[in-house]
Amino acid sequence: MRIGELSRLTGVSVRAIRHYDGLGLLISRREDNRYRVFGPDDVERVRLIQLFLSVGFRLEEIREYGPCWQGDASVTQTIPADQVAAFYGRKVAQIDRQLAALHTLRTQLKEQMDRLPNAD
Amino acid sequence: MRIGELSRLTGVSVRAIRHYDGLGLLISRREDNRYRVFGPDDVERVRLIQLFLSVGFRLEEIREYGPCWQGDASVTQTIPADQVAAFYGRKVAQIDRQLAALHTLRTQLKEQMDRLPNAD
DNA sequence: CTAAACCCTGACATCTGTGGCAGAGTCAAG
DNA sequence: CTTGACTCTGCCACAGATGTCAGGGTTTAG
Repeated sequence: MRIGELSRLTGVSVRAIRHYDGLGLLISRREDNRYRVFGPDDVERVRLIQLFLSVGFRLEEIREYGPCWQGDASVTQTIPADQVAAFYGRKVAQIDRQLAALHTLRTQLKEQMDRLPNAD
Repeated sequence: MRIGELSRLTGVSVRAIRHYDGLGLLISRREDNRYRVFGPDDVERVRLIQLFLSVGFRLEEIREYGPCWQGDASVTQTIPADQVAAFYGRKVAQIDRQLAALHTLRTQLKEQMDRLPNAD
């Protein structure tokens, strides 16, 4: 599919997708006319990027993780598997930190709510 | 305490703290010489701000929540309690969305890890 | 008194994600 | 062929968080 369709399918602007592509977060082939061509997997990838972004990751950080999803096999054959695993491990650890932070926040907010003069 | 000490205690730059103060996220009194004066509670507040930031909230969003922590009592007396509760409710809901997103991410990463050619 | 360390405001600089526009090629329908 | 919808690249703009620098007070130790 071309960039417009990917944009419609994901709800992400064409501009943003081009940006992701420019940073190497997507693996776009090109047609003869230089038009970007995306596969169905890219829909998932773009959604994943949005997910990452929504929880405070920066594109550069997401890119580190990029090699892992660039074709499941192609990369895991050129990069040592344990290194790929380490990629995942770091991201998961980072996510766990985020989760912990959010739990802390949630707890604190709840505590403060409970200390309210009970408006019922 | 003055801004420098608050900075040391929290690890947040003086510049950033001034920024938070300028946006109304902190409640600083002033000395006669215009120096900002912070209370011990502000250490906690600044840490909380960092927590919020680390999980993708923007200062402006944090500020909405500000009225809730600006002296626990002073505000809950001038603002209807249910309105304050609504503040908290929105933030908690927002945090829950973040949590859900993170869980999704974590799950997806784990799935992809498991699909790795097992490098042991 | 003086120097170092600290504080102030204000303005400009940087980085990141994104929007918008210009100028130009491509393609499909009439 | 023409028109409209799409695409391309490149550049400038903007918001948000923070750094940095300038120019100027304040405090404190010696």
